[in-house]
Amino acid sequence: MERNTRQRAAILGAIQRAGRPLSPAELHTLARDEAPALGLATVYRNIKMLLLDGCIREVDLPGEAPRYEEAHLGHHHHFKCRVCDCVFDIADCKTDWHAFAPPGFVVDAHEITLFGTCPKCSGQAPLSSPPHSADGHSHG
Amino acid sequence: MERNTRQRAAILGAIQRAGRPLSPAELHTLARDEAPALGLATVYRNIKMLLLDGCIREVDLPGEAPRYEEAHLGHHHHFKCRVCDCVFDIADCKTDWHAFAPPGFVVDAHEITLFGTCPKCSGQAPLSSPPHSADGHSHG
DNA sequence: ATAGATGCAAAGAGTTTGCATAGGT
DNA sequence: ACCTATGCAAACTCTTTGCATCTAT
Repeated sequence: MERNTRQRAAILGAIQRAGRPLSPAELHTLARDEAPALGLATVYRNIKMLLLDGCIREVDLPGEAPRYEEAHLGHHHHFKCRVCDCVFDIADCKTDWHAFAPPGFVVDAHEITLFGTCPKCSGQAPLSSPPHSADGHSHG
Repeated sequence: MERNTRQRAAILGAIQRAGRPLSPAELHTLARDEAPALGLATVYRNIKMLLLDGCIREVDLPGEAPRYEEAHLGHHHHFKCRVCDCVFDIADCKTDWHAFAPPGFVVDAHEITLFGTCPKCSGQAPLSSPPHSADGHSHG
């Protein structure tokens, strides 16, 4: 990762502006605003480089393809809305997982994902856009 | 799912005998002991049928392809040992996830995976038979 | 000018589907 | 005998790789 190309800037910029984990396809779509001819292979290659470089981190939710978000966000977990499919960051937990695991198991990390309905989709927050536009819409 | 075929019995039997979540490929290999000509497509088709029928459940660990285990095991979570890649069942938790999520978010399910080292691999416990066998290597 | 980065297309890996036929009922 | 379920192979989707060209340094 030695050159600062238009494509790389577009990809990293998209991740930084999104405020939520993005899939390679979403990244491709979003980054094309700044780099129209951007190829999907370039997105994948840059994801790998940015991961190695520590700029971004992979977000693995159970049963879902990997998404990517800024690395500097610190430890946190995710909430996936079943209606709009958007993934939201939620705070780290304070649970003592060492105690939760059976005796003899040494816990060095944990992954937690909550599933449910986000405020927007449960009608508790002002709905400006239809709930079912899926992965594509922004949640500010 | 109306007929009790040799292939289906082999697939379901493999899941029941395994005592751990199996991938489609593992299932294919194991079920071939009873049904030698078994095709991979049949494994996938039966996985779907058995899921619909409620006989098996899908186990999704972050960053891993889906595995399948018996459905009657009840709600629990998983511990993945980084040394031997074993996946162990661990008890359900009592955490109040509704309180953990931000206001307005309705939580209907949660997934938890712990990562670390199992007793066997950390050499702390004289485990003659682990709670569950592993993924990569056979324990018997 | 150099060599890393890109775009395209083809190749892989995993999963699904179409179709003729075997086999459970 | 009927019709679901199967085996094979092709199709599909997602991701990676090869190669000629472009471009940041």
